[in-house]
Order: sequence, then C-alpha cells, then structure tokens
Amino acid sequence: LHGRQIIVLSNNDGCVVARSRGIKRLIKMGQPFFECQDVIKQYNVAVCSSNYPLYAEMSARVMALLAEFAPTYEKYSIDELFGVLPDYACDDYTAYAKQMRETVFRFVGLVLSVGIGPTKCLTKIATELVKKTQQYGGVLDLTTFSESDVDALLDQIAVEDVWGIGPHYSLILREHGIQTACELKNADDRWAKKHLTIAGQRIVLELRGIPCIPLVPRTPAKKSIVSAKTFGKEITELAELQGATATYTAKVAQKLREQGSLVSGLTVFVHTNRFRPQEPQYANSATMRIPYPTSYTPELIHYALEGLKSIYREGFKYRKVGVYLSKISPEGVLQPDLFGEVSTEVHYKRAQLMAVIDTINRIYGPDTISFAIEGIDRTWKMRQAFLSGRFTTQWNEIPLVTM
DNA sequence: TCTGGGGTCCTAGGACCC
DNA sequence: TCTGGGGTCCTAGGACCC
Repeated sequence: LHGRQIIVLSNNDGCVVARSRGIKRLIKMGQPFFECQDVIKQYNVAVCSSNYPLYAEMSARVMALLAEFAPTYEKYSIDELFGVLPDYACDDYTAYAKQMRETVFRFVGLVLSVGIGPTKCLTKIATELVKKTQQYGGVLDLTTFSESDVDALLDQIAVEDVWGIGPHYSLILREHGIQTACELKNADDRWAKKHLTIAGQRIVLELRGIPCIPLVPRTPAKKSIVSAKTFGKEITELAELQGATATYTAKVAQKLREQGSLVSGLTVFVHTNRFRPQEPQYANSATMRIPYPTSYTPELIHYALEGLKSIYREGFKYRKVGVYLSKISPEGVLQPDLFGEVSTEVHYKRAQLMAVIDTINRIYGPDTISFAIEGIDRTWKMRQAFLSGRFTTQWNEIPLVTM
C-alpha cells in the first residue's frame, strides 16, 4: 500500500468512511462506494473493507503504550485518547509528546497526532491543527502560546469543526454571525445556553480554557447495546429474518455478558430499502419487556423472535433487521423473580452454560458454538469483498514471508 | 446492481407522588 | 366566580460523537 491512495469502506462495503489525505478532495466522507469507481480506477486507489478485529487489537496496543506516558486517561474512541500529562513532564510537554509518538511508531507502526491544552475542547482543536496543517511535527502545545496567539489559531478553525458543534448548531451559530472557533469563544455563554442547550455553553467555556467536560478514566458499562446490519441481499422470508435476528441477539447478549450486565428491555426493528422508493416500503419495531433482568442468550432470542413475529409482514423485501438492548443493569443487583419462575439454581446453571460458550468462542474463534436458529448458510451476511487479514488475532491469517 | 454501524447526552412533556 | 406547590421518574425525539 505504500505510496498509494487508500480508502476504507463501511460495513457491507456500502460507503467510504476513511480516505488517505491525497484523495479526500475527490472522494467525500460517506460517499457511496459505487459512485467512486472512476476515481478509484484513475488513481489506482487501494480499497479495504472494514476490519474491526484488526482495529480493536491495534487500538489496544496503542492505548497500552500511551498508558505508560499518561496513567490517567480516558479511552475516547477506537483511535482517540484523552490523557492527563504527568507533572514531571511539565518542563517540556512537547518533547514528552514527541517521545510518545516515537514509541508508538516504533512498536506499532502507527502515526500519532498530539494536541495539548487546558481543556478537552482545546486539545481537540490542537490535534485538528496538527493534522490539518502538517506543520507542527505531530505535536501542538497550546499552553506555550500567548492568549492572542491562541486566538489567532482559533480563528483558523471553522465553527462547524469545533468538537460538539454539528450541522444544526453550526447553522444557528452562522445565522447569529459566529463563523470561527474564536468567535464562538467570545460569544455570550448565556446566549449559547439558550440556543444550544447546556452543551453549547460548556463548549464556549472550554474554548476559554475553563474545563467543563470531565475526563472519564474508567470505561463505564454501556447503557445500550445494538447490533443492526444491512443484509448483503434483500430478504423476504421470515425464516431468514429469524436467522439474522437470532444471530444479532446472540452477539449483543455476548457483549452484555462481557461487561457483566443484565438486560430487561429488548427492541427488534426491521425496514425495507429506503433507496428504492418505487418499491413498497415498510418499517416497524417492537419493544419487549423482559420480566426479570437476564443475559441468557436463549431467553433473549425467544423475546427477539416474538417481537420479530409481531412486526413481520409478508410481501416486503427486507433490507435490515436490528436488535437493541436497553434497561441494562449490573449483574450484582439481580432482581429476584417475584413469581419464582427461575430459581437461583437455574439461574446459576444458565450463567455457567453461557460462560462455557463464551470461553470456547473466545479461544477457538467466534461462532465455534452457536444456536441452531442462527442458521448455517447466513446468505444474508454483509459483503466484505476487500477484507485484509486479521493479522494479529487469527493464526491462519498471519502474513507469510516468502524468500 | 451498488447507499454503514454503534454509541451518549439533553430536554420537554406526561405520569405519578405528597 | 373561584381550582396549589413542589417534587421524581420515564420516554421519545433530537442533537451530537467516532
């Protein structure tokens, strides 16, 4: 791939979700893949399907290295971290950050951009400047600048590129004559609260260097878990929809157990292909209340299929089904079953069974054991035509060196 | 032919309580 | 004719993020 332009596709190879710098001008973020064929051919662009097992593993390696440099940190996303720089580095944060970059590059081969500032919002802007201008050698420390110099930098940032300002807020701001991050910083924060809610007020204060958005050092348990994927082809039969629904349910149930939680709310939804308005359209959802919190896959599949049955209508070409877990609670506070339908003993046995299945699938790979209703063919599976190897998590996909 | 997935937070409004 | 005040909890919808 060296020297070539690269794009990465969304699930189902549907849209472009990442582009290398040289091709950003010609291929837009989120553009449907099929619209880019000419550009791809003309510039010999390399195409990759999304490969989440690989990204998750590389992310974990980078985070582990950075934790050595900034023990108090928040894992903000798969490729971003907020860290508190230690006091002993305060003489020269930039030099310290350059060490971080070199270490990560040497051990993992990935290039970091580092922004330093007094608030999360300002560090995001510093990082944005590092990436956009390519002139700070990968590290920009805003705390070394005078206030007027920081203002000059903030003036280069369009207001919609500020963290927390999306399409709707930027419209409101522009209508009010606020175009840049610097102008937002100098805006009346009570005005911001009135028109952009408390979220907007916090951003204004953060831009002034007053921390309002706290660091979250421990990853909290998820409050909702969803699995919903577009099918590789359109589905009309209930049996196939059931297979997909059961598969997604097993997946969210496993995630639920991974974080040590139970659930008592489950929503199933289906819809047809919205890009074909000439065909009959249908979308619906069903929310099930589970009488007592559980993480037992067969039980969750039971509720999911019941919900699916209640919303399934014949005669439509289904494009997507999704399973959504809400009302998630920690395992420790298991609410006893008032009517005694599930004894403590049964509950314990079920937990053990799930633990065994999870362990086997962790050691021998996903789907080593699955439930029969999930199906074997899975003809509806998403497309991943350009998948690179899961080099770090699958023995049989490790690259071979040939002489 | 082909158009993604997985999250959080905030607010308003409704239902309820004393 | 005239009909209180002070709360909590839940949900849906809308905003945002990567």
